Amino acid sequence: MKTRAATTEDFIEQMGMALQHDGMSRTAARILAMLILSEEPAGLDEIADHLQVSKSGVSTNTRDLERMGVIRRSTRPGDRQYYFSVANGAVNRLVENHIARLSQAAEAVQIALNTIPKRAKVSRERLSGLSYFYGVAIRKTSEIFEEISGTGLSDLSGGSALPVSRKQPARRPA
Amino acid sequence: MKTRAATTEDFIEQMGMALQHDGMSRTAARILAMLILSEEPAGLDEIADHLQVSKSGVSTNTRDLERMGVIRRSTRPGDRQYYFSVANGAVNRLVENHIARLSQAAEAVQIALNTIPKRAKVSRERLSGLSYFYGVAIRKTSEIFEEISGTGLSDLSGGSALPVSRKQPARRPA
DNA sequence: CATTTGATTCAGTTTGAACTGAACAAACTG
DNA sequence: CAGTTTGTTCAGTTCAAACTGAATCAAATG
Repeated sequence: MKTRAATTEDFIEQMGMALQHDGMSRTAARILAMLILSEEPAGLDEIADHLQVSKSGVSTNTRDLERMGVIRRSTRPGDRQYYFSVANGAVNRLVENHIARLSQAAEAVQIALNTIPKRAKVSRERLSGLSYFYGVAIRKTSEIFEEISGTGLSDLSGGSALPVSRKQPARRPA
Repeated sequence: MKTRAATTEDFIEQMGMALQHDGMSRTAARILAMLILSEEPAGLDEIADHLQVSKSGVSTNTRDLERMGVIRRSTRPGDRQYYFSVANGAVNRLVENHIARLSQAAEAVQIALNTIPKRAKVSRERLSGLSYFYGVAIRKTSEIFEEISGTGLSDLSGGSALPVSRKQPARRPA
């Protein structure tokens, strides 16, 4: 068996796993990971090729990622392709999503507390505990948000939003 | 169409959705939610019955939940059933899992940073940003952990760990 | 307008997680 | 020991998410 150095592939796969918990499909997560490592915006074909997914798959997943606000789509004069790159504040968007999920759970707990009878002592106790927990979690998570927003490091877009050029702008293949 | 008051079913379903993001199957999540609302430990049959799942399903899912440390299994003299209830510090366990996931991602980022060439300026920039983010996230999440541990409210077990009695200890059905 | 190129949509398929039923095991009971 | 009760395991199935290929659309270009 042959040991192998860590590659960008590893990163893509591992982040693929990790980001799934943030409510995106595995390929979506891989696309995002790939774009994080990409020096320049990547085209649809390039992504499909590199990740071994069909173009249609990339199309749908980029649409979703764009809707989530974690990637952005750009064009270039004289080039009909779309290019994708990590969006400004992509991480903030993920944190926001996480807070939204926490809030949903918190609300469910609140409703339950308003619903179940007073006599259900232990259940109420637990729900109160949960309610408190979600309160803390939401607050602390918001603090994450603030802390990274302050530094500007949450902006993963890197470099200029409008890339200068990518080899020849619009070649025509043989 | 007939409007319907909020029920415990709603809570079970909603928490079922919410807790899936914490790495448990939907039924596992529902079982946990049901136990949160249960005044007394619930038996396997009772759970299967209430959630409309097969006994085998409940068996596997309770095993998983137990392994995760979020529920506990108890027995009673003169009764051959197992009873399940929310474990002490169940929430802490979930937070721990979350931290573990963050750490994994953080490590992947770190490795990537050590791997990609210096010349990859924008990628490195992004990875640094990510690294910083995960650092903050892990720290803040640990603070959640500490804050709820302090109050003892993270203990959802409620009431005595050894329940006193449940109707007649070991009846024999007709 | 016919062609080319690139992206999207959608119907159909694949895949894997998770659920089920049946068989089994273990613990007890008369 | 034969019979009951309860829980677990596992092979097989179900089901939904997600992926694919083909058709379609849109924009550009000669």
